Amino acid sequence: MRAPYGLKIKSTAVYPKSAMLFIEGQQPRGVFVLCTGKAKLSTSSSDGKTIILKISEPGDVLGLNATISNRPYEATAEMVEPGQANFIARDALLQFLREHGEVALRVAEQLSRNYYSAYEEIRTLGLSNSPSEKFAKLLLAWSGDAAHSADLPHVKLTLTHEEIAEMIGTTRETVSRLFSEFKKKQLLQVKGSTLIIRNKLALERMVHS
Amino acid sequence: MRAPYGLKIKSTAVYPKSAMLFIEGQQPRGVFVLCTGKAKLSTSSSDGKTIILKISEPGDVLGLNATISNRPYEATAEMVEPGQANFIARDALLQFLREHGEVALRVAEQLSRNYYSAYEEIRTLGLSNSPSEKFAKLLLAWSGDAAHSADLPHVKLTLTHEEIAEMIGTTRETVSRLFSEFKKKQLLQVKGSTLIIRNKLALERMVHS
DNA sequence: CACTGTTCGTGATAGCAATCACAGGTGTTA
DNA sequence: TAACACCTGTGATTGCTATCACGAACAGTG
Repeated sequence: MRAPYGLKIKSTAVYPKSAMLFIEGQQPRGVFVLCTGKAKLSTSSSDGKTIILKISEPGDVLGLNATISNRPYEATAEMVEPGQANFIARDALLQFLREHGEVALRVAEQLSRNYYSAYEEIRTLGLSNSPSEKFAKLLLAWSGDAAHSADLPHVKLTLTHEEIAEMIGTTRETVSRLFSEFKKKQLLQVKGSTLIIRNKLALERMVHS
Repeated sequence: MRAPYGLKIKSTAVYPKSAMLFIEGQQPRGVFVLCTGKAKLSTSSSDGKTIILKISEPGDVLGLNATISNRPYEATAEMVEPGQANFIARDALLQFLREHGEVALRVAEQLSRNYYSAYEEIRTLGLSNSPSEKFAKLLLAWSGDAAHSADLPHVKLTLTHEEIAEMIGTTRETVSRLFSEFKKKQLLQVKGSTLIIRNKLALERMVHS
């Protein structure tokens, strides 16, 4: 991406696993556009509890909210799969947006998408009480962008039970038990690091919202 | 607000209590700018459970996210105190934004603010387990924009216990018990429909995040 | 004032999930 | 291959809060 007069506004870098793109509370330096790899967005409280808000995929823009409004990054972005990202500094971004109304509108759309997913998170956390329901919801979200083989959705399982627990707001032990329970009920099946959704319909019934 | 050439893009109306500005799931017609009164933004699941996301104050722009991204309204907006609001239709808004980059940027900022408050909600729901903690958090948020008399924050109590329960994701009965408990602990005091925060410090210690 | 509907206070109970504890598994490094 | 760090499974226990059930307080209305 180049602003008029050849001003280069982005810079590319490769980040290893566990690299932090930015940390909750830092002043925003700019945005990161994820090109390859995955990053996890999380926030934690002073007593050590953590929630994972989202696993970002290539194409996502990270840190946009903080950068636009010039407030501290509200989450921590950590690479969970190594990859490449473009960095765009705050000043350059704002300048560029002021000069290009349509692009600013696109940014607004992206922000709006961010809002929607935050909003979905609220619905999940606030409207569904039981961990099983939230777990089912997560599985369905995964199966949404999954490869189908033999008609059943396959998902690569890259998160630990601990991390899954942080996504649905429960404990590691409960996630373990949920896996056992769901396997017993023939809802899913685990082969190595591949998770197979065996009964999507039943999961949908559990969520029913 | 007038676009160039005198095109009028807003229209004003007065809404009584309980009037719905828009309802969750509707196609977005445009945004509402609240001038006077208060509106409550809520969402509910199919099994009747409801959460209140926010009580909007004059100056707030309602329905912006849905309108910008042209997705269904994600929440229901209902007046809780009668008041006046300006309506701006979607087409007019988008046209106007395309022609005015700086304004589009302002809209982005507003969206970003929305995101922040959604985000805070996530932190509250996800990181604090106990209802007492969430209740304390709510009281502190209230005391933030409160009048101080004799050095103690006073808040007009306009919500029912049921509604408070919907704000912190618990039940009416629990809210009742929380009021009793907090009164006994000298944290607050209720005089008619006025709530007095007696020990803000202790509340802050309960939240400690 | 009697009537009706809403809101509020509070006891009793049951159930679910957090917590603690520990053993077995897996993978990585020297 | 031994040592270590991390992840996973599962039992036992406890505490908290949703739920049910009622009666009291209160406000609006004919």
